[in-house]
Parts: sequence; structure tokens; C-alpha cells
Amino acid sequence: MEPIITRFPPSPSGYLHIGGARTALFNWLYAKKTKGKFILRIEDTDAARSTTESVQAILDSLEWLGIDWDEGPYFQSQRAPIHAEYIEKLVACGAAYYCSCTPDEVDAMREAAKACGKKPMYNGKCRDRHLEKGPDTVVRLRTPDTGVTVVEDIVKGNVAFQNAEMDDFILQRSDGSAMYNLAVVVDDLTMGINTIIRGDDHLINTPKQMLIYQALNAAVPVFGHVPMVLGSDKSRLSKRHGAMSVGEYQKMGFLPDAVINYLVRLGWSHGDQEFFTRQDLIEKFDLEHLGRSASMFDMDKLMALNARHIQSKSPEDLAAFLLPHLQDLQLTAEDNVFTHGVIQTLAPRSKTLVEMAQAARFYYQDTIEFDEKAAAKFLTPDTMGILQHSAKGIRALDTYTEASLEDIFKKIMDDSKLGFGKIAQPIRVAITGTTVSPGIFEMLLVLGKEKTVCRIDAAVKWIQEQA
RNA sequence: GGUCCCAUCGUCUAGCGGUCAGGACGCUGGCCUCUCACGCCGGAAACCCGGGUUCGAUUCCCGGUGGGAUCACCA
Repeated sequence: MEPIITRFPPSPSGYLHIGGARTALFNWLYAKKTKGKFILRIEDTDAARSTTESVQAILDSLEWLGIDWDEGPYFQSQRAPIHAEYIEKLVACGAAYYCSCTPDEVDAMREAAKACGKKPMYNGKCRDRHLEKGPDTVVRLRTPDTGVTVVEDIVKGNVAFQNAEMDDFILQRSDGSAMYNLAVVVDDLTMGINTIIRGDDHLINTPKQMLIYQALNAAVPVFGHVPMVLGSDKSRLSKRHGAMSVGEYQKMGFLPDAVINYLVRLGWSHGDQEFFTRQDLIEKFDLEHLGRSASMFDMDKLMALNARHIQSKSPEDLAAFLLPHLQDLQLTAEDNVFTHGVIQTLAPRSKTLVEMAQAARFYYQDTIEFDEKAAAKFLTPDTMGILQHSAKGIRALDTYTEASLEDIFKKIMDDSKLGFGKIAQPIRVAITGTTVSPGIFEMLLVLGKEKTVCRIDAAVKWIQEQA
């Protein structure tokens, strides 16, 4: 059994698109799963649109997602000599020929064909003229006029195309550069790629590529065309549907594992399982369970999955991902015990790392600003006594533990005949400035005795100043 | 328009001739509870339509409808 060799060939005309990330993922997973090889190839033949910044952005995104490659990145633009060599071979064996028709002439042919109610195609004028290479000649493939080319697609099944529908398409431009279909085939062939998973927008040029393989007397790879990811209105994903680039998801506070999990589930399934670790995916991914219909991107579901991945990770692992988001909020935090504690209290209640960073704010601030409504309700002369008592009790503690804190609260409850909530809320506001936070005890424990007392004192002082 | 692909709750999907059509997100009723979450228990919610094939179709075939892709000296 030959090893599976897959590839991902982005064209660097922008960031890494979320849909592109998904096809990269499918190829990567399949290679991993089968212990094959995954090759990265940058298709930068379109010099006008390709930039080195885009190349870097794509590489960065792949790295962030944790998609690594066994070979490459290769650059298609550097392979022009190889493309030319294969084109010559094709001409030499008669499978392709030079054509001197100008673009205008070809346009006219198309118009003429359309006028007769036929499909606009090049009419094969130079097919048998046996032209030599000239300054303005292109190379065209001699495509069969009859018969069918059948794509044996692993997700779509057999798809038949009438050869008569295909005209003699261009392999090499008049400037000597290779056209897409020729370049991909030659690259895939020379790189030994035998499995191609790509978006089904490519299904239509697959027969053309097969014809090139056949003309080259080469084995056709296995094709799998996965449906595209659509926006919320079922149209092709675009800016107005929200974030499209992988980098944006990083900024929004998603974990790469969650993005991967979500993307793979969009078009692939493993029974009822929704949550997958990276390792699960590598073990369980297969081509048999790829879906055939297009799917819509659902941010809510990504969020939910992200929350689950946050919950499943250790504070240590999470810290590395959270730190940059804390920095975005001008919060200075280190990957230390305190931050791990912070994360522990916040992880079960955060859907994204951005949310977590915002919720973590109070832990790192020296002075707490009280939310107006929260203060009006819970920092009042009525609650001042509770705050004073708890500050006094906590200050006197030798051992600062959940149990000892609980004792203090119990005592205040007994003395004041108030329920736990009546005591917890004022303290919560004193500590965080708001009415929403992690549990009182876990929070106070993480914060530490000093800061806890200090903040309660500050709240008391604030109440006195209001009066 | 030609060619090609697709069609199960609002969304992602399981299903591979006989199921009370299952799960997840979202929505929603309740429980838990120091707030918010988490968690737990329950609910509403789908087989696009019409023909066949079959004892029996969500499932197989054909047609329709709808959606998508693609028709370059772009990739």
C-alpha cells in the first residue's frame, strides 16, 4: 500500500480563509491518520494578486491552527521551468499544439458559437495547422471530441462529463507561463500527490486535469470534492457574513482546537459525537463520512464548542492563550500561580478568551471602580456593617482557607439573621465592582487575604464618603 | 442560459427499505444556587414536491422545484 500524499495549495492573495482552513484540515487529517505526507504549496503564479504578506499570514494561521506540513512550502512560481518542460513533452507527443489565434479571434469564435445556440468555445482552428512556437502562440491541449470523462469522486460518486463540452483549453500563455490546470497537474504529479481533497468549486475543472494526466500517461490521483461553506444566507461566504479569516477567530478569543473541531464537524461526522480533541480527529477522521451538501457557518455553535474546549483544558494550557488577550486590555499578567487560579474560576463561565480576559479584569486592577447600579443597591449604609464585620473577621484569620472564610460568613449570618446572598452580594460588589463574578469563596481565595481585606475596606470608605 | 453538484428540525448533522426519525447549537419550561455561568431533567421544532420500484419508502429510480458551483491567455 502506497503512503497517502495530500496537499494544500493556497493562493496568497489574502489571509487564510476559514473555508480554506477546512480543506487544509481535511488533507492534513487524512495524511496524519494514514501516516502519510502532507505538502504545502503556495500557488503564487498570479503575480498581480500574490503578496509575501499574504504568504506569511497564511503560514501564521496554519501554525496557529496547529497544521504542520511534511514538505514545503513550495512556490509554484519557482517551478515554471518544470511546467515548461512538461508542456514541451505534451506538444512533442502530439497531445497539445501551438495556436496563433488572438484573444479577439477567440472571442469572435465564442460569439459565433453562442449565436448558433452552442456553448462558447474555441473552435480548434489551429489544431491541425502544425504551427511552430511563435512570439504570440499559446499551447492548447487536444481534447477528445467524443466520449466521456468520468471523475470517480470519493464524496460525490462518479461524475460524468461529456468531452464534447470541453474545448481545447490553454496550457501555456503566449508569455510562456503555465495556466492553472497545467501547473497543478504537473506539480501534483511531480510531488507524488495521490489524494486530492478540495472544494467542490473545483469539480468542474477536474475532467480537464484528468485529460492532462492521461495525455501525460500518468495515474490520476484520488479526488474528493467537499461542499463549500456558505454564509448565513446560503451565499458564498463573504465579509458581510462576519469574520472570514482564521486570524480574526484568533483575535475573537477562540481556541485553535475549537476552531478545528468546529470546522471538521462542518461537513464530516462521526455518529453523534460533537466534541473532538485533536487526537480524536486524527484517529477517527475518514473520507467515508464526508457530507455531500453545503453547510452554513454558525457562530453560536462555534462559541458553544469553544466553551467546552476552554473547560477541558488545564489552567496552565489556557494561560498561554489568555495572556495576549489580557495584554490587549492593558492588564499585566504573568503565567504564574495567580493567573492559573484566575483562569480556574473563569473557565467554566467563559465562551471565549476575550470574555475571559474581560471577566478577569478585576483580579488585576489595584482600585476597583464600582458599577453605578451595583453600588447603589449593595454598597449602602445598610450593608456597611456586613462589610466591616467581614473585613475584621478576615483580617484576623491565621489560616486563609475556604473553611475559615465560611466560618466568618456563617457567624455574620447568625448575628445579622441574614441569608447568605444578602452577605455575598455586597462583598462581591466590593471585590469586583459588579454583581457578576465567580463564586465568592473561590474568588477570595485566588485574590488572597491582603487584597480581599483591602478592597472591602475601600468599599466601606466609599460608602462613608457617599454619606 | 449551458454544464455540474446538492436537498432530514431555524442551523450542523445521524440514518445506509420496516426507527416513537437520534444527537448538537439556538429557543424554551424546571431543578441546582451566594450573582453569573456550569451542570442536570423536560418541551417545541425536520425527512422540498410529484411520480414510480417494493408487502413497505426519509432511504432506491425518474421528473419538478429550490439552492449552490462553474463557464478566462485568474487560481
